Amino acid sequence: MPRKPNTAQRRSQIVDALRQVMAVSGYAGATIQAIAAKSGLAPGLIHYHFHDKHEILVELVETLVAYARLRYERRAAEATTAAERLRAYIDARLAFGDDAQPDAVAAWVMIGVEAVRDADVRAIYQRAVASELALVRGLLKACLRAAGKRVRALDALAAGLLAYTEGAFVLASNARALVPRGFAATLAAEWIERYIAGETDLPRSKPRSARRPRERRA
Amino acid sequence: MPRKPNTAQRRSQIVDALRQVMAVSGYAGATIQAIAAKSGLAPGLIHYHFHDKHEILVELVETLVAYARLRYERRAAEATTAAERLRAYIDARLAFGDDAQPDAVAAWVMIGVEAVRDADVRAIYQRAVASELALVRGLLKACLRAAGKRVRALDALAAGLLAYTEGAFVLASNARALVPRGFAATLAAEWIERYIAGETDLPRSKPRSARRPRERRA
Amino acid sequence: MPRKPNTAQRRSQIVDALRQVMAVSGYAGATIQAIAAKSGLAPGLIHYHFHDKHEILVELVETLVAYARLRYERRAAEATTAAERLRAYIDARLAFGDDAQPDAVAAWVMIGVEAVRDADVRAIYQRAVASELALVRGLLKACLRAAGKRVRALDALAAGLLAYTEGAFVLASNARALVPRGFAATLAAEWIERYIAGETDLPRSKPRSARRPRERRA
Amino acid sequence: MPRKPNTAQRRSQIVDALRQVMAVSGYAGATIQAIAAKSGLAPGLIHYHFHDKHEILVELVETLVAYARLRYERRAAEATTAAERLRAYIDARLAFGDDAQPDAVAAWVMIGVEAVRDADVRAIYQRAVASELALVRGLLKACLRAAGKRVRALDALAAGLLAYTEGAFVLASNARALVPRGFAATLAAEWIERYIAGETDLPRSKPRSARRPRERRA
DNA sequence: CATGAATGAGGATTCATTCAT
DNA sequence: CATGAATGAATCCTCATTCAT
Repeated sequence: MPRKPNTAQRRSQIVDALRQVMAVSGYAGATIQAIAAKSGLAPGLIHYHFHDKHEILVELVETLVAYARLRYERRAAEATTAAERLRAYIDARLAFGDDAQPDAVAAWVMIGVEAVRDADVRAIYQRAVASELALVRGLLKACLRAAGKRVRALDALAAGLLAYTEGAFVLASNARALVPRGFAATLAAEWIERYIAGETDLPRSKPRSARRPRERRA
Repeated sequence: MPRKPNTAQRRSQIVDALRQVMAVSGYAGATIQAIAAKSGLAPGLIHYHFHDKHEILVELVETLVAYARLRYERRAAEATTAAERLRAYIDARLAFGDDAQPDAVAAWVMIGVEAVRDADVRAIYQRAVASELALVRGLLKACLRAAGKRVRALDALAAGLLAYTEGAFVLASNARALVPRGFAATLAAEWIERYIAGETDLPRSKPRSARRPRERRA
Repeated sequence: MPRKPNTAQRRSQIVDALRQVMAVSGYAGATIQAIAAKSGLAPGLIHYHFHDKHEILVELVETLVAYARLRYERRAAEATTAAERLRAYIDARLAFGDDAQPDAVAAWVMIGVEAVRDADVRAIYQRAVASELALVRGLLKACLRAAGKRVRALDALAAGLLAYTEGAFVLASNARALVPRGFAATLAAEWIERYIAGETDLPRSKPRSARRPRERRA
Repeated sequence: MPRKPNTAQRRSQIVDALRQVMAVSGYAGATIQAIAAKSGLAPGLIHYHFHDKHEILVELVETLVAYARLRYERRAAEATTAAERLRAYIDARLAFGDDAQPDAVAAWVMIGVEAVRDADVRAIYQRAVASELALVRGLLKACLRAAGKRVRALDALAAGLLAYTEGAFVLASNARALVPRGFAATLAAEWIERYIAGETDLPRSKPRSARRPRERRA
């Protein structure tokens, strides 16, 4: 009577534990002992399901990236205009909701630092950044067009929103008490809105009505 | 024949080495051996000048905070209007210049993470954030007034600029190749400008002349 | 519905796997996992059929000893003179043939080393050496008599042939490329032949016809 | 008052300890703890003077190779004929003397096995074997010429002598009680002598006097 | 002050062995 | 019998810190 493999559950159990421990202690502080204790498993078992600590980290990074994407997509599915989709993105990243993993933000900050040292993590991290930039760029472009504005400096704008997001994570991790609660999403939305308002109008006579038909679901 | 004490020089030598090593390896990777090698000193000497590794970190954090302030003050000294002073701040934080310490940004990111784990570092970090928030708040308030705008949501705005700055550091450390070179300062200035432009005008009839006398050096 | 016991088959399957793994990785490197992988069995099953790893080693040693004997006996069965029987022994040990287990030589070398550490292995190893020495001694004695030579220094001669054999195994494991291919058997035969030729003649007038009747199968 | 480095002494101390421990326990059994205990040093100190265990092994192999060479050269310095030089070699390798390191033989056997697994060790081992083969080849060639014999099968002969030597080490490690004490050197010398005697004479009329002038020191 | 060796606690990893299924 | 998960002791290695010189 062969035993049923439970590796998938165990792996996610361990990855979850790493996320929680890392959020508090960083990667270096996330000892196998600590991960084992948090997950309620024996230390040796960690290495049965993962070759080494690094492999857990890589899986955590992938998990967080996938989950962030999922959060956006769930919200974007309900959006119909470019502005709503951008707002969905901002909320997915910066607003708290029922689907928030409290540790995920802190863990992501730690991962950003670990990316400096670890080539594998850096690769995933940069892939995530690149994909995020492309997504934001598209969202912004659609908003600008919908607003009848010229499309300029998209790359910088996307980078800026990403920087803002990452920085908001850092402050949330380190200085939560010092910043207004929940400021990030609201301010980001206003920032973008006013930035777009400040852009040059397209020469079109009826920009809004003309552009609206172009809107599509992402 | 008593030697001339060289403690101060040695300490800054060691702190410099920690900054450089941390920028690449993080705090956990900044071993005493690595610091010794980078500073050209013997390992034992590190502990002669600092009680422990943690103390070097604390001094590094203080050094970086002080240096960041210095950079701002040097630039602000040449500014005459509120807008110039804000721009001086943005440039001090986000633009590259002759006084840039390339490692400082990366080291600061690492410190932000270390603050999560280390109470002493967290205290300095939060003090630095608080002081930064107060500074930015004042700069923004002056700008809003100078622009004849109502002063609202200052805390959120200051927090947003700080978040943006911290996040720009993170991207500079981890994803430099993916973002437009030097985007951060320019975009920040435009963002603030347009944000202020979008704020409600004050009911005052002559806002500019009326408010100018209130401008002071920070 | 009782299954047919397959213990014997499983055990030899496992012993075979140990032989193959040991030939490459030594005993310390022959982990249960590796043996399991090589034999295509589950790790847990290894310990069902053997109490512990050591027991597998002991059975491997016995298997190799028995197989080496078998190889000799198959060849000796066709020999009619003392010289032929000695040659059969040399070929069984040192020449390659259809019945060669390529790993067996390497595994035997590993076992020789393990014998230093492990009393059980040492016991079997020494029993094997003793039995080998006795066999070789007998073969050499017969050859000397058949050649009409005085029988002297038999123990040393047997030990020398054994040393040569063991050493040839070592070189075959570690330095195959550096020695002439297949040198060992030929040279051993010549060595013994000339050594015997160099021994003092017996005073007997008709040594060969006189001694032949004494020849027997070993 | 800077401290005087003692790394050289410590390293040889540690290498000595490894040799002694390996002679009994093999490389896998030579734990850092065991080496530390044997050398009287703290475990951590082992890693201060050597990067890892493997590095100690490499240095041990080099040390043994160098020492074996030294033993031969000391003896060869007193030899004047080819036969004496060959005998010097055989004695250096196979006879016990005042300069014998009892553990060295056993350690060398262990190393031969470790060479199978470890590429670095294998490289040194094979270099040692190659150098040994070249040396023996030269010695044998000189002997054959001095004896007025045709020079044939030198490579096989050298390989055979080396195999014999290695095998004698194995038996000395594992089955000392079963073989005649000190048989190896004497038998090797006789073996070579009779082998050479059995070779075909050169067609020269006065082989011995003609060839002697060619003898040189090695 | 300076040097570099020394210590030992702590962490990742391996692996024989056990055990639930 | 068979499977593969689980355990925990053992091992290598790192590194902050101490200390003799």
